[in-house]
Amino acid sequence: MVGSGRTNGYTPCEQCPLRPLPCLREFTASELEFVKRFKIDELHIDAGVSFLRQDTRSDHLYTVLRGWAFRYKMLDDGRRQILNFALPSDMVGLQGTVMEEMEHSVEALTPLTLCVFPRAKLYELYSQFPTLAFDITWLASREEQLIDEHLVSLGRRTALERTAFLLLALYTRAQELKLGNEGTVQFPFTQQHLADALGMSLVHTNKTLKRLLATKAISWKGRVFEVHDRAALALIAGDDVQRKKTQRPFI
Amino acid sequence: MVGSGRTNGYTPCEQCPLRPLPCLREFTASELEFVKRFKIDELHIDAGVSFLRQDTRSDHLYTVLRGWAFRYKMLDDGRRQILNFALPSDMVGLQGTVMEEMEHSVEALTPLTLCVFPRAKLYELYSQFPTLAFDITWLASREEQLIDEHLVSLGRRTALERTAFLLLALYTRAQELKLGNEGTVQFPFTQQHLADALGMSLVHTNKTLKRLLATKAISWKGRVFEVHDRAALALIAGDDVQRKKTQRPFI
DNA sequence: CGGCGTTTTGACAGGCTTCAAGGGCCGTGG
DNA sequence: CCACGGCCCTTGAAGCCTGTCAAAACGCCG
Repeated sequence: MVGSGRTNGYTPCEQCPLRPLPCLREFTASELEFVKRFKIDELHIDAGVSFLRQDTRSDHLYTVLRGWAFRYKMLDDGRRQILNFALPSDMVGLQGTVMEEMEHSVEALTPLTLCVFPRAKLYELYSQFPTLAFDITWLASREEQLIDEHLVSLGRRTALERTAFLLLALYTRAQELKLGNEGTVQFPFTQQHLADALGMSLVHTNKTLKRLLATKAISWKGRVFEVHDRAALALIAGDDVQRKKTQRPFI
Repeated sequence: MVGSGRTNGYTPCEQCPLRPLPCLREFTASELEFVKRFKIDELHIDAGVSFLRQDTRSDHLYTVLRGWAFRYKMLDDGRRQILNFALPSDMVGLQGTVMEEMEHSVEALTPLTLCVFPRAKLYELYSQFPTLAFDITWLASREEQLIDEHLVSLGRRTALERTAFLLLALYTRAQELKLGNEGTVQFPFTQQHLADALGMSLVHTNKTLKRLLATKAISWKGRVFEVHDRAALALIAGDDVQRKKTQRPFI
């Protein structure tokens, strides 16, 4: 019930569509050569499938090549909290590689393409490519930052603020990755997903969203999200996510 | 207004009081020798002082040797969210070393002793001691796990559940570190701290705490916290934190 | 056209915040 | 030795915010 992973079409690292992005650093030749060997497979996951699961051990480490996913935790009675969203270039499953067992699950939100790396070769990476090791630390640290911000939202921001904040953050990340056009991004999630991320009920999420739409700062029809007035949205969110640089600095 | 850092009494790494703890792995001789050189100072911070600050860049990386601290973020209008607590053996300031600027602040909750490591030598660590590099990744990943769990609390747990959960988690961590006696730990924070961690108002925190005390599962007088019925507390929390192993596995 | 998942809306109850004020403890200073 | 001030803990009351329940409208696909 987990995988559904067909392995069709394979993307060689030299032609990785992500590397040219300005928000990612460039590899040296030897790094590229190593990563190419490190990547042992490419997985295609259907939307709606959880490919990593709570209380399970994982032998692999993944990187999102195409599509959206989200990390989440479930309580026994069915309550769900979405921790954050994973977009192309994000790493998932590091925790399973580092700890005994996964403490959360990860589900594909759209058809998803993953690069697969074996846990077993991680030591080789750490010992031979300290710069790549540092990249992993950097990725983990940046993800923690996002979660910190999310935690502030759930703890201290009002429903309207936190909704604006999350939408703005997702929009910004999607734009950095060149998903969508100017002012417009395809958001693949439902209001239920949003509610589970925001820690609110579906009904209240819907009503909050309506208030937000009433400001004309954004629109969200079908699955297309559009920002009309970024400054206004940032004002409601109480903080603009824009300023943050995300390129990894030199160690 | 920041530091107040006197440098009295210095703890050589060979005599580090933390290393013998069963929840920490042992160093090899060469690792120990490197860490000893890596540690360039020891800082003593007064309770109530924020020694790392939001929007600031840090040249140092710290490890808590003695005392309690907490990571937090402030919003412009003064709302505060405590992200998590740092206890002995925890690392703080990695983010400032890895990213451009700190996105959060860290404040001493008690008189605090920190080991100081220079950001500048981090590359040396990564290139010469991959196992230590992996330790850093591991620490970052474990901290993320704690925050994930906290996020679930704020998003999906009731006031009573989340209060029980946080207290149980802090109690468990403190016990692992051999702070306090059987059943008893000295908690150095006020109800206001607890409220800011739980994302609730002070008044409601107080009333929730009262309900929790009424169950007789715990008591908390003065600054002394005591667990009388761990199973009952875990039941209210909805999840027992106990099972989780925290020793770093082999890479 | 019918069915199902998603979005919307309204009504109501209860949880949580805010405002306000009193009490306890402790260190300082008269 | 006692009075005072500051910090923290408690408690009550009022009202908003948010969750729950219920039902209808919408849109997409077979």
